[in-house]
Amino acid sequence: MLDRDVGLDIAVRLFWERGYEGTSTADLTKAMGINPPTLYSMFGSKEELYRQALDFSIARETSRRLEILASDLPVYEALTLFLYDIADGDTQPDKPRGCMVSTAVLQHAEENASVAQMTAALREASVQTLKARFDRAIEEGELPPQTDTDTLARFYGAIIQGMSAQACDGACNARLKRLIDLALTAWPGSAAPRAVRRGDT
Amino acid sequence: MLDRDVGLDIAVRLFWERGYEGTSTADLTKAMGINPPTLYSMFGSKEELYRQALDFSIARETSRRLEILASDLPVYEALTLFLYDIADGDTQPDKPRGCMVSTAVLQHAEENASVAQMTAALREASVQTLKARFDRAIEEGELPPQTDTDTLARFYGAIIQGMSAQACDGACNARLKRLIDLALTAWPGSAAPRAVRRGDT
DNA sequence: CTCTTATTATAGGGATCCCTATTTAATTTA
DNA sequence: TAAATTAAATAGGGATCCCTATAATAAGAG
Repeated sequence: MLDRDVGLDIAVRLFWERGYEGTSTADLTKAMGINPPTLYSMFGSKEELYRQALDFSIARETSRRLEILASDLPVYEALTLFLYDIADGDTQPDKPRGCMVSTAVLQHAEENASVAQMTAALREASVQTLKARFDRAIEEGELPPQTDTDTLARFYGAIIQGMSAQACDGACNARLKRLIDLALTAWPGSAAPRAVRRGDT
Repeated sequence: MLDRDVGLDIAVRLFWERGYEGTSTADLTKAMGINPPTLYSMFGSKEELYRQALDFSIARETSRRLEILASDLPVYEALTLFLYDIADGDTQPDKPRGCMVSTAVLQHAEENASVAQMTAALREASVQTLKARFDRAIEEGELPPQTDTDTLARFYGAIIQGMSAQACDGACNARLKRLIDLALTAWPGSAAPRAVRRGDT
């Protein structure tokens, strides 16, 4: 009998690589080495399996970066490490490129609207997590009280989404980190770059 | 007989909204009011039609913003207007949300790899267009000679991709422009924000 | 060993996928 | 008007979609 976590691990890999619409139940059963009825008895439906695969993947991929945010590091350094960790996640050697959630199901057939709603909610939750850390920074005096933490969170959210897209298109880890370094110069109060130099980091 | 441009306009709308894998040839023929053989005689195949729809849409949506880049405006202001125009394109009232190209076919079934390669190439071309404008800015003395224009272009490319994703998730025009304003503070030599204030723009 | 209970595999239902061979209708040419 | 040409519609082929009813097998209980 197939172990549930092993099955989810395989589902994560396929959905991550091919997306929800690009992955068929035949792909899934074949990769898991099971027959359709087993898949449906274990996971309910394709959509239910996707939901469980997302949860499974998020629990595994985001724990470190959430600890970084929750730590007592200065907010700027926490953000830096947070983004670097995401860049690493986007370019893991033996895993699909990009992020399973950041750029998933943006376009979709009408019948998959509920799936799209699901990934959109996960992205919004991610933005809110960032915003909460920035709000904490205000409370702790690290950011001016009137800081627009919502825009700040959505800005770095956009960077995260852009990194995922570019990783899917083949960008390497170093390229993503150069992108992060530039994005960090938009941090309030940080020294604006007099110049963005190439190659000499 | 169906006018070719009318057909392409309908195809653009469907592919833009639902993506390549989320749009069926039955959707297309039904929306165009034609029968399958007519579609195939006019456009060749689903993939060929997608290619033509991309070209058709790009020609229509990007002409203004390319003129802005080609103009003799200072590079910073050209970039600002360029990004604003994209934000407008991401949130047009009677069109699908986001950009048809920026976040298209990032995940896909194996059999659609050639389609993904197609959109990836369009995104790369878009980055190179931005980079070329920044290189021109170096030549004209608007940027320091050693500026890493590649990273700069990919950074604003990431912003463009993030805006498309967030527009798909429901972000309004004003929210995207707040995001742009923040991203522009990463421009070399620009005044770093002492604070990012909310609401008082 | 027999019977009950799980578990797995087979087979397939009904719909849809992309695409095309063939038929019907409309139009043009002689 | 008759023949030739063009356009459109029907019908369907072969594959795949998600999912499930049924049959076969294996394991446990009496």
